[in-house]
Amino acid sequence: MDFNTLNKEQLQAATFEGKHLLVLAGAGTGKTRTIIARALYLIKKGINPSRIKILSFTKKSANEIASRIKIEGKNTPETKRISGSTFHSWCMDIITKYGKLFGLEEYSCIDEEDRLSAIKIAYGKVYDKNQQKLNNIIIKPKEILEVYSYSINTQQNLSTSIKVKCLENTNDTDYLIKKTEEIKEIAIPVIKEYIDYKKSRHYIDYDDMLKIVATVLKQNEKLRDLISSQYDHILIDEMQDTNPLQWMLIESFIDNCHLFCVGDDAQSIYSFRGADFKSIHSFKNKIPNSVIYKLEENYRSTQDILDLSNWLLRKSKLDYNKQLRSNRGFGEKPFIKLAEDDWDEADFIINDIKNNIHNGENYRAHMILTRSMYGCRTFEAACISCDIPYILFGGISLMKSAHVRDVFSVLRIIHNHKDELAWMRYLMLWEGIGEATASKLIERTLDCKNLHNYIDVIKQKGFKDSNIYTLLEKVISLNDNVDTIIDLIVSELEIIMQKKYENWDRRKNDFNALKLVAKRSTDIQEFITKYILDPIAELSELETSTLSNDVVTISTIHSAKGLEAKYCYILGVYPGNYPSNRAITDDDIEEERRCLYVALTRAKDKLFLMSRIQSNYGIRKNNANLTENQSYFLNALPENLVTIIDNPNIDFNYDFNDDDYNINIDPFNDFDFS
DNA sequence: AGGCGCACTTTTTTT
DNA sequence: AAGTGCGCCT
Repeated sequence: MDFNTLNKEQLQAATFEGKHLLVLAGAGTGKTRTIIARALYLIKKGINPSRIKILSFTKKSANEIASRIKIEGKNTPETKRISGSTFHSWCMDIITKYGKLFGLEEYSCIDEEDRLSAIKIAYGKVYDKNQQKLNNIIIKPKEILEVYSYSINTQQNLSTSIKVKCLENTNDTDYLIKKTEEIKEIAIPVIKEYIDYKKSRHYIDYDDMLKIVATVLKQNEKLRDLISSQYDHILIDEMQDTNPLQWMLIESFIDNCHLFCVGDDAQSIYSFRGADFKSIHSFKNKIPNSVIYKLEENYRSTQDILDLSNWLLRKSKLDYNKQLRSNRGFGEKPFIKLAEDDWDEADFIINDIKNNIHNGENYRAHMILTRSMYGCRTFEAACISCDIPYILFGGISLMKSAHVRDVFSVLRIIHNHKDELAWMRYLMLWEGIGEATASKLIERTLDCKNLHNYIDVIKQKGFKDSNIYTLLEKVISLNDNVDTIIDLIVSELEIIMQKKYENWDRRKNDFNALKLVAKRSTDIQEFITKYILDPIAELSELETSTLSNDVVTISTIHSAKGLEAKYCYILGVYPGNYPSNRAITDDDIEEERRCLYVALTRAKDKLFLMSRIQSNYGIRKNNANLTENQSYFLNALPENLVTIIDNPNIDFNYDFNDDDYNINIDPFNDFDFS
């Protein structure tokens, strides 16, 4: 990298010589570039690359930083040793290496879906079905999971989490206390049961990975020293998304390491995971010997796009103290397109894209942003029917789709025969086995020492379909590569999965991708752990290498952080989405504003906000206590900031009378065989 | 009792 | 795409 291409502020940050630094950097001001420059500067200075740790929140951005360091650093042996991790994968690395010190020797990582199943099992053990009805289900298993996870991530007690996550905004303190106690009474036994369940089955969930490492390091000075002395510099991207648990982890490193953090409070959109955008403001208090720099010049967007973005933040009650200025000057004003419905919206965008392609643009210059995955379904369908190539970020990953989990359950059983959740999934695949039968069967396997004992238990039960156990026996005896094993499992399960899934042919293709991925793992254990931790990045890496590169990007705003495109289209910009119907408190609403802000600032040249013609678009459930400014972010938008497109619709419903047309030909038989 | 198909609703965001 | 509720079948 040529350090002369950095601006003064970026260079000052990259070559910082003090102990700890926070770089407050607005959207498009070269955050990633600065981190990369910092890493290269440290290497140039002679710091051992393996003593530099780069942390981010998504593997996608962590990998991107690491790979750009390699490219910009001209692929020297030093830059190749730089690695990027997420907080979670870093903690897993530490646990893998020092498991004994953390009291963990054998364990299986479980993902979110498994965690929910485990909570449901715990719920079922504590309350039988009749009791559930009696209690009128004031908290569902999924909510218990949310509340429990929020407690861990924010380091707050259960009552506080319940108030934040389950109860509405009210000043009635008596009501709050009473309701909280009621919910707690239901939730506590379930959480206790879940913790016991995890312990006895050696399961670790996402939160445990962080919590175990963070608490042990905080509490044990010797271990803290051992691990923190392995690094000189820790570089953290997207600092505004750091939650209290992650702060606690970082704090164990501030004595022995230098922190270099980059973030933007206006782009904090992860409060549901416990991040507090205000925490970045107390950086100086929390981290002694720290300095804060600012990056303010935007290289990405035209001033027109930034004017709208700045206006959105200015309208907030909070003072973000943010005024982005472009070094590119003015271009085209952002467009607001008033569409009839989802299809009209999709039509408009696809026409615009086709038009750009016609004028020599690439598909890859276009990005579609959506608040929720579900909100882009119509657009995706339109892409398919119009032959627009696209890649979907933040969608259902390979690991999350049902048919892949089915095949995975076999691998998991082979790897760890005590993996009850995998057994449940596997057993319930077969005809005639439901939840009740599977649970009973698993109860009988309590004393089983090895996989063969398990198989014997199933044999004793005597199902009519012997494949239930012969499949497992076949897989055990096949001592081969992971991808060959997957092949066998797929062929053995094909008949049953074909019945279960309507679109089997399309789903079947996924296994080719899975096998490609599996080829890179040496054994089942590695394969499983790797993909529980990070299924998406591997798939998208695979997709970009296999498929053509020139595709339209469709992404949730949360997955779009750090991405940019020449043409950006934001789907469904109307109340219900912005702000989301689920946002209740003032803080929620503010986060929704930041979410839209992140979306606006992705665009380089042309920005389209897809709104609706009707004024009564999505009706808010909790409209009552919202101000006009909160209920719809584009209220009172100054006309001169945007161009409104409201093109006439073509009316296909012209009148006609059946009788006027006398059609006597059978079009199906109108074929010339001669 | 347990399994299963059918119609129905509901769907934030991520490691 | 997945969860829920309901009724029917074994």
